[in-house]
Amino acid sequence: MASGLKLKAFDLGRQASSADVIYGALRDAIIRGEIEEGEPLRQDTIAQMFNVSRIPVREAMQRLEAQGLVVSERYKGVVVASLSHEQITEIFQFRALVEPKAIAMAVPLMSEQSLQKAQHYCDAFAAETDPTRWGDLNRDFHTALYADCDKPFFLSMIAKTNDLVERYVRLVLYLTQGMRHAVAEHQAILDACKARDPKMAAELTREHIEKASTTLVTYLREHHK
Amino acid sequence: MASGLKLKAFDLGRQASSADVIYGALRDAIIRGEIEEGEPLRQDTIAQMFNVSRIPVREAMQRLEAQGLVVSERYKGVVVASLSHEQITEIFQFRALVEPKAIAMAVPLMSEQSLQKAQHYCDAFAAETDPTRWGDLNRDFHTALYADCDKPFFLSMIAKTNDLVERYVRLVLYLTQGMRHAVAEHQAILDACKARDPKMAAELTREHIEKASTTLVTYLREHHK
DNA sequence: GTTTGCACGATTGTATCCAATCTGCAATAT
DNA sequence: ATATTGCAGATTGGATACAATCGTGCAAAC
Repeated sequence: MASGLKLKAFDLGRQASSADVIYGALRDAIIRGEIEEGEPLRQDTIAQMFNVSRIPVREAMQRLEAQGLVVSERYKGVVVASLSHEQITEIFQFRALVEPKAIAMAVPLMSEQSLQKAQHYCDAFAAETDPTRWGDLNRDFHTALYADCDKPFFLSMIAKTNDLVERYVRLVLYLTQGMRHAVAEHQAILDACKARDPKMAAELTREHIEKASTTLVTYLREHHK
Repeated sequence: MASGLKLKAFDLGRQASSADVIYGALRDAIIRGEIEEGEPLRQDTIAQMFNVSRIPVREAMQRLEAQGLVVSERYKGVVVASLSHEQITEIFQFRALVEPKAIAMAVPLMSEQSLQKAQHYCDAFAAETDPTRWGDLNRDFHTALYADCDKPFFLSMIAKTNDLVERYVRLVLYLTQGMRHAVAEHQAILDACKARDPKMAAELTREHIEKASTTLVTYLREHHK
């Protein structure tokens, strides 16, 4: 059985349910800032958009709420979560603890291929003129640096934590020239990885995150957001 | 309006839905190890237990899956997640990073009341003869130590991370005498807090978590679990 | 003019029903 | 006898229908 059969098989039964698809779409829209914070997500509206009933929509929303991307109130509905400056600061503080650890673990394991991929994203980020792409490339870069750490749980926690603040990061990348500084910092982090220096990579990552936090909160405060 | 009104008001509209109640009940049962790992959670069975339809049950399960407490496969159902030794080790590694940070932040802010509460849980843990209560008291103790850090996000991450491994911690507290060591370590951590020594508290917490991890994985390995 | 009560539409929460899929066992073929 | 095939029951995914609640506007009462 399953003898010399050569065909591109994959785990069927891992098909996405409607709830999966809707969850992914809503999550991405929230992360990208395409939905305003505080904006309500009406079950019926979304159900009609995807041409389904409200059941899978509600299931998707339960997941979004568990991730902290939306908050819901009974009989009122769910709205996109909005974070206070304190909450944003705290989440960045968390990132500044976890991500340096991840990159330090990754450095000894990073393949040449991963380093090249990271360099590619770094260059693409620096060269990109479309501001709406900066967020994606920024995230791609960081993800590439952590990917080889061989710690799935760390990676998933980092991803979920980043999801929570990504909309704000994008906002500031878009609205300030803070992106210019990011490029140099990215290259410095990557150079430390290439030099196989975990401590340096971790320290630079921590500083990068803390600087981003300061820039972000300062900006939000000045513009009363 | 809302003048000198003195009455104990609370956010109504935060009433629990059926899905909320079922989520909480299932989560607790999983955490406490009352449901075997790998055991399927049948929608109909649970719905009948709570005398509701399957809809709120499914919503509760979506949340459990988002937290990583169960895994689901389409058209097959959800089963209680079971963690490999590698996964357990990694989660403890994560705890050993985050919880020392939390306690270090908490120490300068800890009230006398919190210290007393922690001492109370510590003593109760040491004196408890009913093994099924050890898990609760262990958790209560640690929660009390972190509570004053004034970082809600850290606390929620710590809670969720602990949820994932709690069933294993309880198992080992129950099946080994590792609990004896825990008591002394708990008192040492608490003493460092009383001495207002954040670094010491953090270091002892890290060692405590790493020791627990070793004990746990060694036990699981020896017993082929 | 301000407040109170109520009716109505909008929205969410849940039950019921049907369709899609899985699982195990019996029937069949080799 | 063994392997394959074809149901029948069990289980999940999703649509529809109904109940509970919220919010708003308007009219009546003070």
